[in-house]
Amino acid sequence: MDYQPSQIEPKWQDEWEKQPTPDSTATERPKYYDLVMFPYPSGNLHMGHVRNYAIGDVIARYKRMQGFSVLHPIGWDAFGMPAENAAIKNNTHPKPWTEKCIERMKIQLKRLGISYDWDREVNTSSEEYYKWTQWIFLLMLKRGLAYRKKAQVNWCPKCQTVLANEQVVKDNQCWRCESIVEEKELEQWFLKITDYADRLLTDIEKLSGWPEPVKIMQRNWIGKSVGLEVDFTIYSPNSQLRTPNLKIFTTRPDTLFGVTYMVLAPEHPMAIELSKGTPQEKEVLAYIEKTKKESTHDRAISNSKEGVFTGGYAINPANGDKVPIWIADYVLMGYGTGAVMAVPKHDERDLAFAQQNDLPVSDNPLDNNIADKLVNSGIAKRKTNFKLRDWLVSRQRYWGAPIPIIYCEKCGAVPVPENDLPVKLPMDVKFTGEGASPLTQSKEFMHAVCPLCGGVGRRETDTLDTFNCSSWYYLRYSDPHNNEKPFDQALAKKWMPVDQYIGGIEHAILHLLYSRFFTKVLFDAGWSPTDEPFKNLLTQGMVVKDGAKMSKSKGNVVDPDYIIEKFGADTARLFILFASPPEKELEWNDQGVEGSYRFLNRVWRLASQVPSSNFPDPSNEKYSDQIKLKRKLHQTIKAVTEDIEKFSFNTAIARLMELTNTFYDYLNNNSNIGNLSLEIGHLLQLLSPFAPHISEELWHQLGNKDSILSQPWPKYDPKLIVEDEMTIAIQVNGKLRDTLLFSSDAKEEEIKEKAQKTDKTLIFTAGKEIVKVIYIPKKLVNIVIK
RNA sequence: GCCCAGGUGGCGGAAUUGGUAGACGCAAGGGACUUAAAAUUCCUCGGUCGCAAGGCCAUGCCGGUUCGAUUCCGGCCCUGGGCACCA
Repeated sequence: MDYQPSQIEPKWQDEWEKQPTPDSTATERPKYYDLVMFPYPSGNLHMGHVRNYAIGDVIARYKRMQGFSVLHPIGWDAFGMPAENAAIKNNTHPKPWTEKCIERMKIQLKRLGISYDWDREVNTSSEEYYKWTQWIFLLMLKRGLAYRKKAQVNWCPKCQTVLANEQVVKDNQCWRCESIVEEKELEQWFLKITDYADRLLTDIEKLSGWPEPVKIMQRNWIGKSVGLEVDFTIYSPNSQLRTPNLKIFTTRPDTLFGVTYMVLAPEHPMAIELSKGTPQEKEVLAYIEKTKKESTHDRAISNSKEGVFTGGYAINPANGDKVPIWIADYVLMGYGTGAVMAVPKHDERDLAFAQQNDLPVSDNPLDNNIADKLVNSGIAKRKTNFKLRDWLVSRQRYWGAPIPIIYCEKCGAVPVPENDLPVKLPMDVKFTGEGASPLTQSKEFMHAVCPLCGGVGRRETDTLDTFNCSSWYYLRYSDPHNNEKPFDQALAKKWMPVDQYIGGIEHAILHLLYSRFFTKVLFDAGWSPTDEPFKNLLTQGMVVKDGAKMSKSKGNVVDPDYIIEKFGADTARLFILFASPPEKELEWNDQGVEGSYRFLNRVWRLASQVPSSNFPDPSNEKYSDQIKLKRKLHQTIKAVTEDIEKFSFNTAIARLMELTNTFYDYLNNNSNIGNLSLEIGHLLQLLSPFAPHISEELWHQLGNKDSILSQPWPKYDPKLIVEDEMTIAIQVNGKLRDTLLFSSDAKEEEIKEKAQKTDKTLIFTAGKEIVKVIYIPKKLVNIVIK
């Protein structure tokens, strides 16, 4: 019978569904929480998903065979813009659209043979789920971590909503639609992630199982600077200043003696005051007007060192020097105090500014004691600043969890009582794409009673950023159907933290930082058993074709369904795991897919054609071949196990190919081959995490009754992997000149001696003095000559 | 500009703590089988010189350490990613 994936794959998928693995319900085994980033239900699985889930499934299946009780769940990050846009486009509602997409993708996932625990499936857009997303928001509010403020915010004109700082990606673009982000002043809800800045930073140290680049990115994003806030006394012609002092922040108080001028951000409240009544007043006002028209982003990238003198001066508390105060747009109002002391000698930007505006550069030496002096005399205080900003979570969109707040004329912003959760999304809404958020159309939704005074209230019409939903889903998986609380603490304690998290690098900051924040808040509130959610993190690389990320617009998309139909899920999975190490970019190659298919065919023929005659007599001349085959098998068990442990799936598969080749060599060279079903069974076990269907099928063809999934992971016999011969490289002055074969127990003296006497080495050593002979056990001899 | 990651055959990629560079696969070329093709199978496959044995060169470039460097150190070049005047 030929290898026909289209026959055997559905068969085993049905079979596995009928007999679910003991998995997450098996309490007597050690736990292992294997998590892949849940997908947005766009309706179509793409190769990036396949890669993500194939990796997750290898780990799940491997860990199960190793005896772990594995939690391997899946769900849907189902709120968000695309569903709403589709609703507008098709004149429908996001809910049915999303449900349809989920159904489609579920079928695709099952076709891939990924072993999920479907009983734990979650959907963030379901009322049962978003009830708790809202509950967590109220918890934040209770703990003083949610607040409303008017601020300059990022506005995406296409998505018609505000964005968090983390969602504005390179070149000032919206993370989702790539539109250029605008600035708007709006009153919005924020989560006080800055309260956790220090812990989010220091706890990065605990994340020994995270890739270094992700940790560095998070560190930089949090951006901690330790320094001093120093008061400079102001000397100005304007006698009616509201404060006599100018506060600046510096990380380099030791350079205080080198200060030659000061700079304020144009938005600094002192800027206009200082120039009042001076000849510079007009110029200052003009400059402020000019910078108002520029966006923060343009200011940041312009690198311009333009500025104007305010007419005011400051007295340097370190040495009494009187230095001019300027304004310039390279100083940002949003960081520190919006004012800086300028030390051209020690700061590139200050130097560039000084040169452009003819300001002096001072040679005064550094002073390491000045900080202490100023702090002790009350002129300065120690200060730590962060780049991290609070998380703006309001979204002016329909398809998200409504922010559970009611506005009352008398009582202000009042939280919806817990018993009234969830605040449900209304269904009497039309999706036209016109006007404000669709939620404002629903009378039923808008109308609310103030929970405090019973008066007429108005509901908050913004919804929560969908990153709120995905910031705690891994906790929900531990207890996905609980209607009394977000999850049971004991169950969370059983499963958390996630032992292995797998997903794309694009979430290095966004989702991974928000999730860490949520976990810490829930930990502080006594809910989460851990203060870090993900013990180990694997960031998988992108799937590209012809050097570009697969996308419809580029026309280089390969449809997983097509590959599954043509070659089977096993081939798709195997190729994706074999073509590249998981953290690297993967170049799609149609011919490479065929290569993986060929390999599975070779395994198929090997296992389905193996005769089961008796073992040959030990005296048989080919007995040594059998020893070699066994040795190769055990070496492969060892190597594949070690490779999977370090996620080197590509080399693990290479080892399986080598083993298969060794089987064929053996078959070709021996007429009396003996019974190999045990050995081939081991090969199938090793292959099963990567290509589960074919392994299961052939396993049964070999006469096994139980599922291959229930088999323990093969163990190697240390005695069997030992080679009886070794090839020793012979070098002269580090250059390879010859190789010699020795029995494994050959003594160093014998090896060194023989190495010096081979025909080839003699050619190179003739007439030269041998200085020394170096022997590296089991590897090489290097003869050093002069 | 700063911070990461990475540069190995025609391609994807392998190489324990420094120890035979190129595992495994793809592509390519040649042979077998076949009426033919597909499938399968066998051989060759970094460059260069050589009839051959073999030599020389080769892991982005230039140096260094070492008996020995893809691996360690210093300096450059290039590619990808992140941050973007954070005082």
